[in-house]
Amino acid sequence: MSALLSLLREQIEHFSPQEKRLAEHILENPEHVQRLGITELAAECGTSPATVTRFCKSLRFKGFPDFKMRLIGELSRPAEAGTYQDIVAGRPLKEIVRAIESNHLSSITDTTRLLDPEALERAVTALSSARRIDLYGMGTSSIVAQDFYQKLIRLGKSCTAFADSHMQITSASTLNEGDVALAISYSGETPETIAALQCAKDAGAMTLSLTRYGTSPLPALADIPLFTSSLEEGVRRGAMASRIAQLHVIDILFTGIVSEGFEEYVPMLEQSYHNVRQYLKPSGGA
Amino acid sequence: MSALLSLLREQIEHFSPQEKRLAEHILENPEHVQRLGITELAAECGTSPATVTRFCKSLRFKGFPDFKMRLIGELSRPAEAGTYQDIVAGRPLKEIVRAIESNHLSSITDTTRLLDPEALERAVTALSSARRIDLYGMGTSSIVAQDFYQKLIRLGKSCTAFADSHMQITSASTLNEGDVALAISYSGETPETIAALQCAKDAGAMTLSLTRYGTSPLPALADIPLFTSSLEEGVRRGAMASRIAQLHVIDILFTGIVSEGFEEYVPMLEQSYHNVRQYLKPSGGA
DNA sequence: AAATTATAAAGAAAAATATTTTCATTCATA
DNA sequence: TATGAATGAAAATATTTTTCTTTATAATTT
Repeated sequence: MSALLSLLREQIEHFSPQEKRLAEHILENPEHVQRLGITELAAECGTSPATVTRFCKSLRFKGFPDFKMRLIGELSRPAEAGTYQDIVAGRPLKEIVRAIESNHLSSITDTTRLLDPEALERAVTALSSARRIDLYGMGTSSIVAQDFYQKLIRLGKSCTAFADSHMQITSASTLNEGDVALAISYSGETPETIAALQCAKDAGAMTLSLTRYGTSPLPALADIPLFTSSLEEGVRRGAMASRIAQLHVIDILFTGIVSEGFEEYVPMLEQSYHNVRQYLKPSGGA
Repeated sequence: MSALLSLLREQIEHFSPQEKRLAEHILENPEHVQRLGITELAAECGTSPATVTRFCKSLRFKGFPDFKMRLIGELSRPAEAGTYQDIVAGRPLKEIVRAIESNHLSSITDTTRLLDPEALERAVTALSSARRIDLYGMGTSSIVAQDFYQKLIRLGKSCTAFADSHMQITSASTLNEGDVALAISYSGETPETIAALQCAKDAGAMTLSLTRYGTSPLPALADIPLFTSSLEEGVRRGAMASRIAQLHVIDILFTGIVSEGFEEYVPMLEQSYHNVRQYLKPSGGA
């Protein structure tokens, strides 16, 4: 609770009736009050603007705008990354925003803490030197695979990220030593993804997994298992925190690869960015 | 550096001479500016109050007080958790991890600060009551559209997220009043995405955009523009921070929708989760 | 190249809005 | 009944926005 709000709460008994109503209203929903003018605030509290100015002055502010300025300042401190919060019915949107921010922040910090630097190092090296890279994932994890695919393609890497599990297996069967397969699954238990990684392993590829932290079939199978923090519950409801954690790890891998081959890769990235604009610019026809 | 100030620095070259002087003055001493009235600020910059309001409006604020409010909010945040860091050649992986963590955390907190609660509220309401939802995005933004698509489908929403721009237009042409179109583009300048949203608007649909903060064609077109924090540089190199910011907003929208129809939606989410396991379990054949 | 026509930028002043002050009234208390 | 704190209505003031006009710049035509 901010200094200003605590002050109001503390002093509330010393206020006159109308001032008390003001204080209560402000304490009840400060985020709302911060976007009100003096007339609106007065109306919402069933009092007059004059009373509001006097109220602000009695709190030793120069006037209402001065008070509002302080309120805005105190309310705009970021939510701290804490425990994961579940979303329940009919909450005001501002609470939802706060909860989701907190979840996503936690997701990133927790995942970072979990990362095994050595495994990460090996993963980057493997991916960097891979002749070919296969990415496997079903459902939402397929989205993450697609994202990594788009990145790797820009580096000129030979890479596939089929959403179709038959195609994944088909692709996996053609891998060889020197190739890398990365399987993504939050639970680590997705049968199709396990099958694809098993197939890749049998074909001789180096296998990587990205799952939630804990024991599950996928990391057991992988040569290099990587983990995100786990969040339970929310996943079933399609929460994004798991996706963000996965993308966070993917970005670290990608940046690691780019950093290793900086001279070669950065021009390629810039080039692909410019070419998309360049070649699609002149005429809109197709 | 706060989102607002970075925006000013970024866009300063696109401003008119007087606006440039304003931006420079604000960047030079924001703490001082936050306690000025519009007349004083204008005087200090040797310009007129009219120019100042126009300047604020062009930055998508409701007016000068709205701008000042945001400035105050951003300045009163405790020392930045992290400025965006660019990745350079051959750094130890440990440093890369730290830099990326910092980038992603900033991306989320900055984006949260930027969210306009009112726009968010309207967006959630529009999406909740939409008869049909179209999602547009090219390249990496297409990934974000896909993610939202996967979520909305689980709620039984009628929704499309074509990656092909011809299909996007085709779909957009068939929209009607009561339908919603959401266009995603980091730059806000992707021609195909603009075309699709324009088409949707002409067809009578309510239009939403999700772009980086600032002025660009897409939010100008949209009925409800939503923004993520902007990070410039990294984007060209395919950095993930912009994606994470977009997904963060998407998750807020989605959770807002679910929260509005909690009783109806949560069972659907649980059901779809279980059905995927159930129906794919017994025999592996296909 | 010169002249003309758009277009954009910017300020002055008017209009609209927001805030503060003044003043009159009410209500509780002595 | 007098006193004074609390309050609101309305006037005064301050602030912001809009409108209108001028000026400068770019684009187009002759």
